[in-house]
Amino acid sequence: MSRPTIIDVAKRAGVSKSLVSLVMRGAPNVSEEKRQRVLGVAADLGYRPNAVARSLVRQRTNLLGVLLSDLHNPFFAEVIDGIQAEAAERGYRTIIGTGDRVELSEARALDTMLELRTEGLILASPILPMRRIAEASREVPTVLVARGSRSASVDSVANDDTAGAALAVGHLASLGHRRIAHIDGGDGAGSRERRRGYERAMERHGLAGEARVVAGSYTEEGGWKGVRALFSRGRAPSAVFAANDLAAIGTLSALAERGLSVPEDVSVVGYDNTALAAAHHIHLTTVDQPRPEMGRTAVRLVLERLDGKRRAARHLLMPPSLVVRGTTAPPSNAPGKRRSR
Amino acid sequence: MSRPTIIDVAKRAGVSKSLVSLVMRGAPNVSEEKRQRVLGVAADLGYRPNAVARSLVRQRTNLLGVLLSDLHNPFFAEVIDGIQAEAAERGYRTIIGTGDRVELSEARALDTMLELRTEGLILASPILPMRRIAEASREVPTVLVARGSRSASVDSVANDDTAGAALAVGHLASLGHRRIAHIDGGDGAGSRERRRGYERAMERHGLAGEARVVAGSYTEEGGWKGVRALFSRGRAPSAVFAANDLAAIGTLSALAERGLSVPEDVSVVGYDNTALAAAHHIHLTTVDQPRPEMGRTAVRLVLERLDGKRRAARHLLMPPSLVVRGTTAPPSNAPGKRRSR
DNA sequence: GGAAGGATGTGGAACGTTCCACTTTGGCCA
DNA sequence: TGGCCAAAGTGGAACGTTCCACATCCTTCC
Repeated sequence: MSRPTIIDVAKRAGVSKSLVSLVMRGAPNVSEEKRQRVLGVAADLGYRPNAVARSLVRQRTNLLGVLLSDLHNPFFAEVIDGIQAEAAERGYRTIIGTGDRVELSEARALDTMLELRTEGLILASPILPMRRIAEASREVPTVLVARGSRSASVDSVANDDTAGAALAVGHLASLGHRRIAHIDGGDGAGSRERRRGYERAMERHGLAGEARVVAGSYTEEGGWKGVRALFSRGRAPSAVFAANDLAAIGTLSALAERGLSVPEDVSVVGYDNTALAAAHHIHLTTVDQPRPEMGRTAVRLVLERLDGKRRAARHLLMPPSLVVRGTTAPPSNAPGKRRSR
Repeated sequence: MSRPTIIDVAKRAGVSKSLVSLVMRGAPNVSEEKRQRVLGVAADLGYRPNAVARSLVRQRTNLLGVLLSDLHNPFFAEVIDGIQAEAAERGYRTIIGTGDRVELSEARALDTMLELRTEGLILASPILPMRRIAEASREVPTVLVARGSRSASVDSVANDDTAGAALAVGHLASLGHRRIAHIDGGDGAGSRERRRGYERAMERHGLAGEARVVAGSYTEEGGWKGVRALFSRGRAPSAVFAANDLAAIGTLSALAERGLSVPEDVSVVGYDNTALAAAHHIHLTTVDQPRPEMGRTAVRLVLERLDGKRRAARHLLMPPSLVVRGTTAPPSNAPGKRRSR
């Protein structure tokens, strides 16, 4: 009644279990006749190799664990595309776990992966404390995606938020904007770097005097409140760089409520290039992160350590790129002219 | 250099491996003194139970496999929330695999789960042919989510698309609309049922003569083209029921391009209640599926079979609900009056 | 005082593979 | 003919657990 094993196949085919093992793994030096016989019996019996037993004896699972902080965030889907593609090419299988933004369940998921003896771990912006992550990295090569790290034992690959912010500011400045404001991302990941990148880019463009940052968050509401703060006092900006796409959408809503049209009255730039940003209806100019490439890179980092090629930690920053869509245009008072510093 | 085993712990603590095993599993009838000693040594050594070995001897893994056709579709994230919650409550762990809409990689992911000896399988609208799914179901209890099935061996839980469509039509009819058109979902999952539900609801409301279906798809473009077909010939509808949210957003774009405002000139209803629909900027009236509940139900169906409580297949249909937002209003010519049949 | 029995602890078999060392077979060449 | 070697196939140990049957010790009770 229970699943057939390699021994059942061997008995039925009249050969040794070793030979069945060889056939199942496609080894050479097996006569064509026996190969066919074994394969036939295996199919008849519905035999399926037991990865559990195999992993135990081989002392390796060929499994990479991917821990996602949040399945709801479409950002990670594309990272995983890259992870899976690269892993498949290198002969590894992937399993995904998630903690849904709850530290306890994230820890549980991590334990599951570790107990299943995944050979490497890719953590996509986990909320777990660094201490736990460092602990895991002692058991198995671990890389952090989209969460910075200075750890000596945990690699990381993130997008260069500073450069991305500079891209946004550069685009707006070259359209002729001077009063470019920033609605920041609060304590969200990368938020500090984006703000810093904004400030430095403003300086580089000779617009330090025009720089203005208001508090926000990585949510629609954050963008919405940011607009309220920006337009209720002081001189209104002609362009807004929001901390991410969600905040940018909140910005769009708030601007519409105030009767300001985009991009005629105000230009808006987001960050992340989510599907939301790409929707026709929104058509948001935004900064894109090379997500699949980040995923591929994460796998490469894990495998470098697995192959024993490296011991020192690496912290990679991928270059973001600008995606120009319909929410940016020259300011109404200064059409299209480029203003360099 | 390699990972410590139960035997290393036993030696160091001066007890038998059996006792270590008992301690690790929190068994009673272990003296407090030895328990502490074993726990201490285990912590010192960084011992972590090997789920691979445990699974092999226990002949069970306590693992449920979830196969996702498409990580990019946020629909599934909430289904998984429900799956994970229910699984955790029942003492099961979950691993997620995905095929990213490619049959071959979906098959690979399925094989991985089966070889890892997951005890049950939840397939979220897989693209795999039914034959392969039925095969899998012979090895392990299998349930299909958001994909219908009449199979005798595979359970399924889906949303009642017919009822959902009726909800949409009922809402529009009660607002006073008569010329309610439907942009359908082509060959997408559930599309036929939604169309059928639309047609029957129109009949029930005495609007059979006004019913009009145009070909579309589950994409923005599908909705966009649908509007072109609807408004280029024949009498223009006062309300559109799009096959899903994406198509509804395409509909909104196309209507805006034609200078028609929503909901003043035309009402629009979508299906799925995605995050996109909820975004302030879009604020789409739509039909919601009880996603987390679908996930929980899927787990229950798997466990029923696992516990040997059931052999016959069950095919469940969950009731959808209407989410009224800003894209629907009474038609301009017939304000608010309810027209029953 | 001794039997009964509960509490605590132990050794070995088993789970389903892989891998290593070994055997058998047969072909080829001097 | 005999010796060698490659090709094909085999048996058993090992992987790290759990579980079962059993052993030992201590308390309790008649």
